[in-house]
Amino acid sequence: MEFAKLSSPSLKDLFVQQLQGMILSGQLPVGAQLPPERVLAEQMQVSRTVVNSGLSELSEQGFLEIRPRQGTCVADYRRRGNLSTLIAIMQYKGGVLGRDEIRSILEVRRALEHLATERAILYASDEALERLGKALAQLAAATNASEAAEAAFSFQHELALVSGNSIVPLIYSSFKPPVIALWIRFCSLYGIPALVHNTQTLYALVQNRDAEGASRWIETYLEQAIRGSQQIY
Amino acid sequence: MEFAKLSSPSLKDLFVQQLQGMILSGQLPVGAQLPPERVLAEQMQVSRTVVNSGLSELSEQGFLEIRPRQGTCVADYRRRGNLSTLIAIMQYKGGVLGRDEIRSILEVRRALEHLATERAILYASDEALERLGKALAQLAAATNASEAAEAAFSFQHELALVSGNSIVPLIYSSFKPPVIALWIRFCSLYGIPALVHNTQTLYALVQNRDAEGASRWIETYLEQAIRGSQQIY
DNA sequence: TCCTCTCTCTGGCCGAACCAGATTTCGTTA
DNA sequence: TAACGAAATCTGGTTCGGCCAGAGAGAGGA
Repeated sequence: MEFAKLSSPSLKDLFVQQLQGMILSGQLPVGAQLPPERVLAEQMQVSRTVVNSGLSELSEQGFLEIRPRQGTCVADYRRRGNLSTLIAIMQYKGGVLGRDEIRSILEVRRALEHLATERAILYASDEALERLGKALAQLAAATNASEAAEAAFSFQHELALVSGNSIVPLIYSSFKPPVIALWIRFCSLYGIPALVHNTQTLYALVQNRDAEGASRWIETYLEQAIRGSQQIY
Repeated sequence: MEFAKLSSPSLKDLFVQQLQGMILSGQLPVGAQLPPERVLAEQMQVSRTVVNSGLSELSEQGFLEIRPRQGTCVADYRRRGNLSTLIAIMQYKGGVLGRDEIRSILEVRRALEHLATERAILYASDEALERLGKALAQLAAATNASEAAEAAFSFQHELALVSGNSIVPLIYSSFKPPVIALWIRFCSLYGIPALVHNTQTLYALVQNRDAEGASRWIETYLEQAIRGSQQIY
């Protein structure tokens, strides 16, 4: 029997979460002016430091626009938002992704995976493919869905690294939390062996420098993932 | 004659900038242990609040790894970094991009632009295309390279929005600073009319729902952009 | 009616303090 | 002498109340 480690969120995290909720639920509409930090602190019974740092964090996430000595208002996060905003929204929803979001992620993954695989097949050195093999071995040795998801992510990340494109691995890193959640979901639907098999097949194709086959295989198994995602709802 | 508005960066920003410089210049190598926050605050003559929030920001950017009650050390930002890291590195370099980075950006843009355009042609409503047209009009009315770059970015962003994929516009937003710099460079090489022409052609193809032609055109003008980028160095 | 001065309000910044966990130190004991 | 354990120390996390300078609003005089 395992017991999860307990840890209480900090006041700042609670504050951020609360305001995120009020913004995302529409209770605080885009453009609305927030009360001064002091009022906020008093009403919510916390120190101004908490409010200040919390608002700062929400600003970095694209939810707020802070104008020093003028006030703070809700920003148009749907248009101005960046990846941090998206991650925050997903975490607010408790890791549960809507159908559109899953489709969007898989579409982007398909586009970037084609790019990374193509370049890896053309330019990656044998030593680089060796590192890929190690990541694959870790995946094969995974004993639970969480480990497997982590290892699968590492493999994709490594594939992006050895492709020689310096941007794609960074995009993958930014998407780590939701992608991990997706893989765990995939494992619970199809089992870990399916995930291992998919990855092994891709690795074999890359190792044989079979660009054509790899491209087809990516289409195949992302199609499978999309089907799985539709079954969630 | 115009005078730029003066504004002094906050102490936290200065602190972040300084440490970024020390890390990126190699003065603080990957794995190096940082002094405790209290020492740092004393040596740099700022409060611990500034140091703490600054280190926290650098950690979010992937430059540092903070282990509570153990210390802070420089992280392997080349592997663990995310998009924030990349943006920070680019801004540190003053917007000047290396050949590999430019190629990487254009490769990603090609992949995502194909995705966005394809979906826009298939699914975008006529009203949505109307909004695209507005963005295009703003581009045509631009009088200097800076405005044109801003408008060109808005057009791409709008295209991503109307595609119905919820992730792509967020990725574009994250890349706004370097992409703007790229477009300004493009204008100084080929002139604003070339940029306007490229965008107008793409818009016409989207409006005619010509997926095949749009795909070919994206290849064409991103090829052109790549050639231009190679001439920079 | 317009200008100027002042007063208030705002977010940025500060320093002191407390907390909890990791690490080290040092005395005790086998 | 070596091993154990309690206490002291060190670290980042968090909180608090307060001061600062700039922006905005209102009062007062020309």
